[in-house]
Order: sequence, then C-alpha cells, then structure tokens
Amino acid sequence: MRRSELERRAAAAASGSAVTLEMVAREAGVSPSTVSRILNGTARVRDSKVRAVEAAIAKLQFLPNPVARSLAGGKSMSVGVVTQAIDSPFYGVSLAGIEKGLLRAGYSPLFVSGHWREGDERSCVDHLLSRRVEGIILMTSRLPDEELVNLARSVPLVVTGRRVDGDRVYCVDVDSTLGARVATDYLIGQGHRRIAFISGPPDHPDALQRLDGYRAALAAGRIPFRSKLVAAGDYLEAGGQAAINALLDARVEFTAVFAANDQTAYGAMLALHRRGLKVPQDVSVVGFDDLPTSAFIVPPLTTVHRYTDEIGEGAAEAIVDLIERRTPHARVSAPTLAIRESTRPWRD
Amino acid sequence: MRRSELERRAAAAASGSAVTLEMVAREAGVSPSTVSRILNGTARVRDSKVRAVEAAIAKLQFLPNPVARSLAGGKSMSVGVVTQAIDSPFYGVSLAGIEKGLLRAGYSPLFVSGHWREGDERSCVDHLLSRRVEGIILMTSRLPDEELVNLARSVPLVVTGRRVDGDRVYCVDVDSTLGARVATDYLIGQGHRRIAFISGPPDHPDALQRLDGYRAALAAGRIPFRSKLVAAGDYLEAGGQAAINALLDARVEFTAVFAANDQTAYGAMLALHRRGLKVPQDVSVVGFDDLPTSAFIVPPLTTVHRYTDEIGEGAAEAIVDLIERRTPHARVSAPTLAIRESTRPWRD
DNA sequence: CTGAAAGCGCTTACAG
DNA sequence: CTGAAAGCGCTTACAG
Repeated sequence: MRRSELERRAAAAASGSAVTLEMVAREAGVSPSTVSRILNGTARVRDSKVRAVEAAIAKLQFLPNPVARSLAGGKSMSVGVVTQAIDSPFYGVSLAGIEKGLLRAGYSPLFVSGHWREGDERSCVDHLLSRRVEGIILMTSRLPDEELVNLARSVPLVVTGRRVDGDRVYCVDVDSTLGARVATDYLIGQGHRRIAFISGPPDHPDALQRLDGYRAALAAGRIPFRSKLVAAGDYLEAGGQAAINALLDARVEFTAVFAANDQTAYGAMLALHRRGLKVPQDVSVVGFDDLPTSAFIVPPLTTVHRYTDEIGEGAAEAIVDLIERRTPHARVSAPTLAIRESTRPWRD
Repeated sequence: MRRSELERRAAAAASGSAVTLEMVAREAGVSPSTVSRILNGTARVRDSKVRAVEAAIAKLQFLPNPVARSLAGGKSMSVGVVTQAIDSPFYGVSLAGIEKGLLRAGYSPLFVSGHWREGDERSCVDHLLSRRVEGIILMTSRLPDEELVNLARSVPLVVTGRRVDGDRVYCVDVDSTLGARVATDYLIGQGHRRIAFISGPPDHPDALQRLDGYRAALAAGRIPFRSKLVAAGDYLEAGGQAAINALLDARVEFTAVFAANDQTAYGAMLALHRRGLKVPQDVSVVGFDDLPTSAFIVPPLTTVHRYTDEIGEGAAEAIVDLIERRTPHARVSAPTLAIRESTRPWRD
C-alpha cells in the first residue's frame, strides 16, 4: 500500500509526470478551483462533487505540490527553527519535541544552527526568511531584543530560554532562576555552606539567571555570597574541568559544587576524580538540564530537570497558534530537582 | 549592514512587497530573462549588463525566492535527511556535518526522524518527496534494499551505516566490523581472554557487523567464541545495564566488556559500579562511537572512534555530487581506537 | 455553490 | 547575446 505509493512516485518522477491538481479536476469533472477549495476547506462545495474529487484523488494518488501551494498561497507550511548547535545534547530532546508538534499541525521544521554567533544567527534568519517560513522558533537567541521585536513584524516568533516582550513574540521558557534556586536550596538543606558555582558563558541570558538563582538561595539561607566560590565555565565539559582545577589551585574550600549545566558537571566530576576527591563523599555535585545520560553516569547525577520535551512541543504549539492568529498559551512545567547519587548531606 | 537587511525584509513583509526579480530587471534596464541568466550563470551575458544587474541587485538587496525558483526550475535546492532520532547523541555530530556540507554547496537540509520504525521512515520519505527534495540522505535506514534501489529511481540516495548496491545510491560508511575488530584485538592484546560482548539490536545492520568484528578478533586470537559471553543490549544505557546484570546473575566470568556503543557502555559501567566491580581494576570496558562526552565520564572511556563529522560531510558531498550528476568519491576514515582509562592490561 | 482568469516569482525553450 | 512568451502547480479574488 504505502509501498506502491513509493513506486508510483518513482515511476512518475522517471517519466517526468507527477499527478497535478488539474488532472484531479479533469478526472472528477470539476474545475481546478473546486478541487483547491475542497482541499483547503476554503468554501462549501456540493457533496456530490466532494465525493467525486475525493475519489479522483484516491484513484490518482494525488499529493498537492507544496512548492506551488507555497508560491500561490503565500504560505509555505514550514517554520524555521534556529538552534545554536544541532549536535548539542541539550537541544536534542527539544528538537524532537518541536518536530513532533509541528508535524502534528501539518507544518515542517527547517532546522538551522547559529553556533552561538550573532552573525551566524542572522544568516540563519535570512536564510529562513528567504525560504518563506511562516514563523521562526529561536532557541536561546543571541540577537538583541529590539532586533527580535523588529523581526517579528515580518514573521511571528517564539523564543525559548529568555524573555522578550513584543507583538507576535511568544516566550516559552523554563524558569532558570527558579531551577538554580531549587538546586542550591537543596544543597543548603543538606547542610552545605561552602557551595561553589561554576557559571555558564556570561553572555547567555540563562546562564545569568542560574547565577541569580544561586545567589538568591544563598541569601535566603543567610549564607554570604563569596565571589571566589564562583568559577567561570562555558557550558562544556572542558570548562567544568578547568573551573574545578582553578578553584582547587586557588585553595578555595568547598563541600559542594553547583554546575550551570550537566556538561559542566561532567567535567567537574572528572576533575575532582583526578584530584583524588570523591563524589559525593568529599564533594557533592549538582548539575542543570538532566541530560538523558545524566542518570547513567557514575555516580548518577543529581540535577535540575528541565522539561525539554515540553519546551519543544510548547514552542511548536505556540508558533502554530501565532501563525494561525490564535493566542498561544503554551506553558512549561517548572523545573524540578532529580535527586540521585552525586550529593550527600554534610555536617561540619 | 546585515542588520538593515533584516529591517528591509521586515518592512517588505509588512507592506507585503518583497523585491522580485522583475524589479531588478526594471532597475537594471534589462529583461527578467537576463537577470535570471546572470543569477544562474546559465548563459553568457554582455559585461555592461552584468554590472548593471549586479548593481541593481545590490541596491535593491534582492534575494531570489527559492520557492518560485523551485516551482519554475523544478529544483528545490533542498535535500532530505532521514535520521532515526534527532535527539540521539550519536547523530548530533553527523547532522552538524551534513548541515555544514549542504549549506556550503547551496542546498538546505530537511531533517526528519524515522524513529527506527519502518513505517515512520516510509512516511518521512513520502513527506520529503512531496517537498520536492532533490536527494535524500538516509542514516542507517530500516527500509529493505529493494525499496531503496527502487526509490533511487525517483531521487538520488546516500545511505550511511549500511551497504546497498544500486544506481544513484551511494554508501558512506565506516567499517563497523573493522571497528569492533580493533577494539577486541586491543583487549586481547592487553591479555584479556574472557571478553563479554553486549550486542546492539539484532535488526540493526551495524550491530551485526560489530558482533562479526568481535568474533573475528576472537578467532584471530585463537579464543573460542562462547555465546554465554554475549548479552543482548539495545544501544541504550538501560540495555547495557540490564546486560551486565544478566551476565553477573548468570555467574558468567569475564575480565572485559566490549559494548556495541557508548551508551551501552555507560549503562554497563553503572551496573558494574552498583555490583561493586571497579572499572578498570576489576573489569575493562570498551565502547563504540566515541560520543563527545565519553572522554569526560569517570573513568574516561576507551572506545572506537568513528569519524562522524566525516560521515556527515561526506554524505552531504556525495548527495550533491549525485544531484549534479557527478560521481561521488566521499570516503570516511577507518575507525580508530581512542585509548583512555576504562581499560587495563590483564594477567591471570 | 462554482468557473474562468489572473497571478505568485521564477526559468527556459523559442526566436531573433 | 537577449526578449517576449509560456509555463511550473497551485490559490484566490471576481463574477456569476
């Protein structure tokens, strides 16, 4: 059945002839306009004709040409998705969610990568625009707010990982500040008082939020913030590793580490291991993201769980709402803490 | 500069008017045909006109509409990429390579996921075909050979992770058998004789190849193959974990484990840890894939390195060659062994 | 409810 | 070398 569809297409392509809407019209004895209207449900059509057309479509195995459709109707049924790095483990689940949500609504995703570079991201957007996407989802965009607001005049936008206020701009986000707060609160609750923080890149909005959450938790726990406990990371394993080494070299004392993301935590754990420190006996480690593998490393990582599947599906839903002139309402569950084995209580 | 481009587009979209080829023609005082020919280098044009057109393009910031181009010219400048799961850490780097290679040649990728299901994959292909892609890259496809060969009649194909012979089908692959051989050879060279193997899903061609390589190495090392040393995995962490538990529960003795992929190795290491076995002191573990994080887990994983970036870029290059009727020649480097700290010599 | 016609923005024979 | 014209496969006012 499906099989023969492929074969039909192969044959059609080989002979250079695909089934067109016009052929369907002829077969059904109606005008192309009518076929189009039935296809798009864009007008009421006499039942008998509907049936005739449906029969013709089935018989001819007609599949409308989206390219022509796009040119004629001005709608491409595609939405652009700007991720920063398609190979980042963090985006994976979100992208899968976007794909699922978009396909369900009849749209196709166009994935492009900005590589965390403003210039690249701008090229991505241009490229998507030239492909006539009907909406764009930007994952943790680097572009200035005003530019996004302006861009939204030409195409609706959904932004994740940061907040932007504007017409036709919708933000789907998890509260990173809250996530960081929860993580740090937990460590404090376990008795830790010297909690190091390995930050993300300072130019990432969500990295800053995590720092905020960390500070807020300390304040709430009446623990003074000490800048020497903060080491610079880069959201990558190598950065986490370097950060721990820097902390240790500076003889900073700490009993727990809160890493800005899981990759950072992996690097931190490796560095601790190399320096002869055991996790969690000597140092507790908490990550952020809950990557799929984090539950399987040794020891399994306690980390802030972000509902990245919800982010993906929510973003897809929201952009479709925007495109179809509905008001989006997608919400993402608040982050939670997945407590595993890289942390333990501490008493001096 | 780039900035103003966005603004121009925003304005254009807002006012409903994009710059068209016709406007460029008027501005340059030539016919649309001439503009088109200059754009496509499809005919020699007088220098003065070329310059006039180029000036007009620059002045108007003209960007050809790929949709119209696709409809008129029959070429969509896009290629479909069927991955099995866009969120699998294994595909990440390959996808990035494909994106890079395709963009460089002026094509855009359309990523879709087959979820390891034949039916889903078939829908993906149909979807891509309806989007008029000019070629398709299939990552470890599940479709039967004959179907692929047949599909290739309608659109050129590049297949990774398996071999298919056919016209307009090109295979870009790493030799999984060789990779498994190298890994097992290494363990044997280190003195291991009881080497367990955690397999991949039996219906994955490359999983079978890895088993073959394992067996070939044993044979070469004059070590009898023992089926009780083989445990079933599923290419996921949980499978690796379950496999180790099964082996241990059955009281099978082994000093080393070769896991069919890194995710499996992660799960295996966690299971060993839970059972009180140390890696590499008690058991050596070798993985396959060399995922980006494998160098950062504790202990860093010895694993077969696959040049997945080359796979991606090679696949992109090959499909473009096929589309443009050249003979592809993309090759991927043979897998190598990344020796790290999850293995150690063994002597009874 | 439904056709004929124009048009979306390009490309490509067809004639100079 | 270069235009005028037709056409790619749809959609959508415009008239019934």
